Amino acid sequence: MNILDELNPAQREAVEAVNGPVLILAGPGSGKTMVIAHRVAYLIKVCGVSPHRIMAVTFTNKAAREMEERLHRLVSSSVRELTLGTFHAICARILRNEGRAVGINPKFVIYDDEDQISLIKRSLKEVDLDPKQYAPRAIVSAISAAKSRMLPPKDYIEQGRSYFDEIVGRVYERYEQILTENSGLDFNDLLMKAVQLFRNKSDISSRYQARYLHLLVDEFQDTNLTQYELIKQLGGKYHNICVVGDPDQSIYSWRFADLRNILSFEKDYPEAKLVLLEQNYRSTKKILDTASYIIEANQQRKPKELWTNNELGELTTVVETYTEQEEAQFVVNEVERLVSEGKASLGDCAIMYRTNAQSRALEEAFVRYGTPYKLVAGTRFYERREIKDIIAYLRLIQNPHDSVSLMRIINVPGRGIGQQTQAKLSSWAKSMGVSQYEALPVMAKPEVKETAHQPFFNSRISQTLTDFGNLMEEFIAHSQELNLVDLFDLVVERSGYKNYILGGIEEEERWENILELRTVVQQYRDFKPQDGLTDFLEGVTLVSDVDRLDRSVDTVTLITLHQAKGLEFPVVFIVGMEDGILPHFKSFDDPAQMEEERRLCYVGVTRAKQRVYLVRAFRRNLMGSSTVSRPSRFLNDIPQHLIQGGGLWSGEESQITKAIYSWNEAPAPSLNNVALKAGDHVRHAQFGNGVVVSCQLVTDDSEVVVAFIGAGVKKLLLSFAYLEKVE
DNA sequence: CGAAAGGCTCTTTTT
DNA sequence: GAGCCTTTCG
Repeated sequence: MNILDELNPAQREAVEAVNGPVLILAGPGSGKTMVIAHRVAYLIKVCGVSPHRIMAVTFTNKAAREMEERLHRLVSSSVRELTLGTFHAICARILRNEGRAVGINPKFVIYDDEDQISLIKRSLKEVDLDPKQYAPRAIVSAISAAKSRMLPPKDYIEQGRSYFDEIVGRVYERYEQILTENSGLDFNDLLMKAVQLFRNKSDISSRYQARYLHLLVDEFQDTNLTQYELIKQLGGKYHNICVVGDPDQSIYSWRFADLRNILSFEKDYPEAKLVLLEQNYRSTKKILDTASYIIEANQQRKPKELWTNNELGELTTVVETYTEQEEAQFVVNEVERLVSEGKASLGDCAIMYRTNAQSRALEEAFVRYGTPYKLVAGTRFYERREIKDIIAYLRLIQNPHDSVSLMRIINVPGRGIGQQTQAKLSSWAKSMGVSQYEALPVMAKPEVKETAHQPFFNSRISQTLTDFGNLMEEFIAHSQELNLVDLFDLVVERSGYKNYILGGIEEEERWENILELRTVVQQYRDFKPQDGLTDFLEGVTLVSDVDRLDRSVDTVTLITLHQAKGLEFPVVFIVGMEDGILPHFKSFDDPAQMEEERRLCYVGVTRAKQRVYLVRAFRRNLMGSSTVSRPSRFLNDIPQHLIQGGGLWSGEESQITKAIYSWNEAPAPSLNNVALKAGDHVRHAQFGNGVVVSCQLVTDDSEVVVAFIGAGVKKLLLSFAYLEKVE
């Protein structure tokens, strides 16, 4: 088979331009992943480049895996030698191998953002600031921003202009100290330290530059400055850098992805070849049209001409429902309808939303109707308490200096080591200049043992701490010779965690989670004991939820718009098409962010091959209270000829919206004259007679639930339902 | 020390 | 509505 056979001219150009830098701007569904795969295959098979000398960076681990599979089919020879993965995974590997040269403990732990938050809280307290006054999240974000620009605390403080900067500077400084003491790296560090390594160690840098003859970067629009810097360094010798991206699909600026990288690329490599992939192979004409109208309303963008030879297809369906429950119900019904009419299978359908919280109502509806679904995130698997607890044990075994993990599990399950004791342990450790683990009685350095800690702990506490220390020592000793599965079982059993879960609340579900983690562990059974642990921990920290998505099972997919990037589905529902949700209200006051919200919507629509539904609810529960909202302004940018209405949608602002807003502007005096209570008999023009089930005051209105004879149970707004009381 | 209850705040997206 | 923190009581 010829590698170039199935490519169109532009794609072929992108594959064949192997010498020098290449910038590929690729629209949605234009086959960019295929182009990357074919380019790698071409390099190996036609140009005779050793896979060992190629690095391909993907956005998720899943994308990396798929790439590997594709390549396996294209080039039968081994692709194992390829460097293939996310920036974070690749950097972690580099740092494990080379970090020693810049003082990085090769057994470093990687702290995820939850760990990061707790570290920031600790840092705040340690520099005498109140975590309540200074939101840890905001500080994490400021520090991440600094790290994305590779600013160490010292420079950050020097450049600080505001009071907040100064606060952040102080915390940042302490935070870095704690990281060092713990041999811990956060996500940003993985990238930043790798760049610093190459900057400071020219021998290592030239070794890597000499090795990587070809570099490829997917989703280039979502890289940050550090990542770009890394690519420039690695490609410093050969300049064979191929980046692929789509500015219209840039949706990670909040993670400090910087679109300017695309401009910088053109500037840094003026000789770069530009290839445009504009033919869409995924969507129908009407879907592509709808998407184009949405994205074209953005001001800050270069126009591009997307086209497709696909059929015209169906109109985009816009639907309006009353509540989020009805929204969910509509989605389930519609899915069932499509399936029963043979127009789609369950696996063809994806429901996309802006915020994770929206999945709840959807899930409930799917459960109620018994329609199989899979949720991509929700509470993320690796963020579940029991999972993080067990992982903390394993982390501590690998790196006893990791005080975040230590503090997490020292009293889980309860061992009688409470806050007081932990605080004492921590301050004692600090005064002795050792890690908390070393400060445990059994671990104390011989010269300070016994005497030094005696004043602090009574004999009972001291014994408890010793027991815990001995337990960990036992684990560490076993970790030298046991395979990971046996070590895992030992930890779960001997730590008392198993008994702690069995007998606790939600025992079944939590135990199942442990067992699911165990199946992950099994993949590392045949590794050498130490390597298994290291690789497992790294994998576990750097996986994303999308990585765990299994498309082979025929169920509906519930997924956030962000996670949906790079995927495609025959049928796509986007729910929560409301101002405040999409676009999210947090973005309202920033035009740049509003454009990103629009891109997010665009990404969602362009995932679809056959059908798109845009659904909104009039009333929705947000943080406990009921809120009314207007249709997403993005809906206004889709011309009528591409839309068909469903539900209550009538084209522009719907009947409901009009009624409510006109009422809000001029409150109807009659409202308060209608006093309804549960048990009252009422009549409705359309639904007929019924009985009031409940009556509840909501923002500016009364919400009445009525059981109608024949029409069933309805939730109505008193202000426009015009219920008539029947005696 | 720890379980339970009450009160508080803040809600986006994730490698 | 939930998660986090504090308070209270055994």
